[in-house]
Amino acid sequence: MEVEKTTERLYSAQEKVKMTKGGWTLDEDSKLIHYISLLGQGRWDSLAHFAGLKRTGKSCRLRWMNYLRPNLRRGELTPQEQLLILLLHFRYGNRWAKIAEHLPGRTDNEVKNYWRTKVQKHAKQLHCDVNSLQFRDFLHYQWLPRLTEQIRATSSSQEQLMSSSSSFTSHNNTEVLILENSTFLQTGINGSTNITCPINHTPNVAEVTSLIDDNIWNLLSGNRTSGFEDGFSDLSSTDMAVYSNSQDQCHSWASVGSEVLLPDETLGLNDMDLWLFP
DNA sequence: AACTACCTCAACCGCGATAGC
DNA sequence: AGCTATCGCGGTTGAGGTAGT
Repeated sequence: MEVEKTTERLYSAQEKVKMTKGGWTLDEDSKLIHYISLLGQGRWDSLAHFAGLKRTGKSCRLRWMNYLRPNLRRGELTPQEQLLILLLHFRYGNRWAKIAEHLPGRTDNEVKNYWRTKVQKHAKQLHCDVNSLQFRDFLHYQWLPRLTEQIRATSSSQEQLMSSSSSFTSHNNTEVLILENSTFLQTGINGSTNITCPINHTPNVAEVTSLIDDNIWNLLSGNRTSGFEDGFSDLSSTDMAVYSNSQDQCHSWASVGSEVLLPDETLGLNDMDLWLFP
């Protein structure tokens, strides 16, 4: 409908019938990349036309967004990313694009596919609904601990590397749980938006360690630990981890008290995303 | 080796939201 | 205000790959 409508001016009826569908060829990809570099993104129907592609604008946009655009991360989702998807799904539901915003380099399609092929599959095997209490139990007692154990294992091995490079300073023996390290990086602080940590590199703060405890369950249950809402006004942005665009390092971070929230406006995250544990 | 079942993920479709005239 | 074009999202499909028999 929409396709017929929007391509009406650019293509004749005969041409419309000849619109290509299915997988993209290398030639089509290179044409699309070339014309996007010339004309920029947007106006996808026109772009497809000028590029001489027998594709709908919609198809071009999808190919670019999900496959061709720069800084896309490919390959299996890391345990951190998986954990984050599970947690964010409790907050956002099936709003895949919203969830994907917290996973730089990942597309909504990838998040959606992960949910359908992995999470829903598990629920199905357990003969329960993915939103049921039974499945939440499964997440809490089996899936999430398994993921966090993987994260912890990765973190400890990476920590050893970090300690030799002395680019990171730990404070007060406090452990950090960062459920979305990449968002942290992208968002930055003090209004910085040009932080460009390599997309395939796990950020240092996230490398510290990960813990999971009953607070996760509170989150899954929709509850908040009362103390969580207190105290974070004590924190200024300078208390936060500061990333250097050039050095890809965490220069400093500080803990305030035993249980602290990092402010949304600083990190671009909601309070459920970050905790410090004593 | 051949067949089947299952899995993954890129791509498509429909629809609602938004922009621009 | 109403219409049209475009964009973006979520649901779904199906081709290709892989594991099991």
